[in-house]
Amino acid sequence: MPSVKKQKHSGYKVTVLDYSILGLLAGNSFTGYQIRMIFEKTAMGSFSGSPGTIYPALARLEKQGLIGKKDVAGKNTELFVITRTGMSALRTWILTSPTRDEITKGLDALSLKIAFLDLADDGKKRSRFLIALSEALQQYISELEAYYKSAAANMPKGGRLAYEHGIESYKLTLKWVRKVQAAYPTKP
Amino acid sequence: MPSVKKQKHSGYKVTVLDYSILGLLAGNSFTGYQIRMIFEKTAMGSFSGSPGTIYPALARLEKQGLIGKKDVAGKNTELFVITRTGMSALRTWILTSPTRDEITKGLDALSLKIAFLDLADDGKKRSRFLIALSEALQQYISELEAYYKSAAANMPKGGRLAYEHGIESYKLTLKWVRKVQAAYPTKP
DNA sequence: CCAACCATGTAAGCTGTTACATGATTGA
DNA sequence: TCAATCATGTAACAGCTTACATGGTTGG
Repeated sequence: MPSVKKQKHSGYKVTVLDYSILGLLAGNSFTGYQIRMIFEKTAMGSFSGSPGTIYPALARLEKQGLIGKKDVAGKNTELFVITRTGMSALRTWILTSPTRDEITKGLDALSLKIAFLDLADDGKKRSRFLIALSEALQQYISELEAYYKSAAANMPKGGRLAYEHGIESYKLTLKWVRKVQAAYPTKP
Repeated sequence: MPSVKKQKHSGYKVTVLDYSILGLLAGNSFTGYQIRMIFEKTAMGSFSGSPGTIYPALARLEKQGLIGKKDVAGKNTELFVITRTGMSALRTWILTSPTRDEITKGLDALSLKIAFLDLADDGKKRSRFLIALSEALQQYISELEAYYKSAAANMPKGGRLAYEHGIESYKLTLKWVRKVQAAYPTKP
């Protein structure tokens, strides 16, 4: 097992929710309320969109300099805008090789990265990321299958069915990643 | 939208992690350490298996009377065993109609319910649960498709691909639930 | 005998959630 | 004018994670 980076509280950690917000702001400027409504009405990343979720996240992002506020003439509301730092942090995150956790604990983070993939315009890094992703998926599927083979006999019927479905889901995701690869070819 | 039960802290809430542990103990008795290892080595429900996760959960469950401790002769370890109350709480949970959250925010809880489905031996309730589940999935898929139709035009390519994959995943799950239904027929 | 594993726990921290507030603006 | 919606926040809380501790047991 490779050593995992362990750090207690090195200042700040940008969460998946934070990156979701950054990704939204990468395409447009929004008020906090508008962002809330997007999360509430469209099941974005499965976060709640309640004020207690969104506003603290916005405050976190602003403190880190990843987003800023902009007054809008006439209106007395403020728009949140992504900063250059924020944009580059987002791009870096999108193209960072998937972690073990991103593969094993739900694929939300990965879906999000791909949803925002157009923001990362470096074709080379992009295809490197996609290759790493499909390899990681393949490997994990092998692990799941190996375990299933060894343990299925002692599982109840429901357990087997659930496990099989887990494997099938990952296979579907792998097929999808290959489709994404085809949709973002490296320029020759 | 139907009203959602809102309660702040009515004593205790049994979490998905708690039910995972209950489900394990429904089939066997384990020491805390053994349970930890199961979570660590088999990605059960994607929880961590570290002591800080498992032991507090075991303490919670014991305080609620859902599990108990049993000395084992000779050895100086203690085994955790599920109580009658715990067993019935688990059965009730397994057969409770899926909530909106269980459908929208990851399908982990639902997979778990099906993994433990054999413990709920009431065939009638079981098929009622599975019917409710497939209907809820169908409905959610329709919602996703309707939204996609209206919003796809304004999405970047990656966004479309990610959203499509979300829908496909739910469709796969629905197909799976139908398979489960076939595997647990109501006795005529 | 010493390392590896078995075994159990606690402390601190962060994130996200719910619920509670408060006010401005708009439209019917 | 009065309700709905826009808009922003805070307080309390639960649950999971990481990291820190501490010992007993077993095998090479």
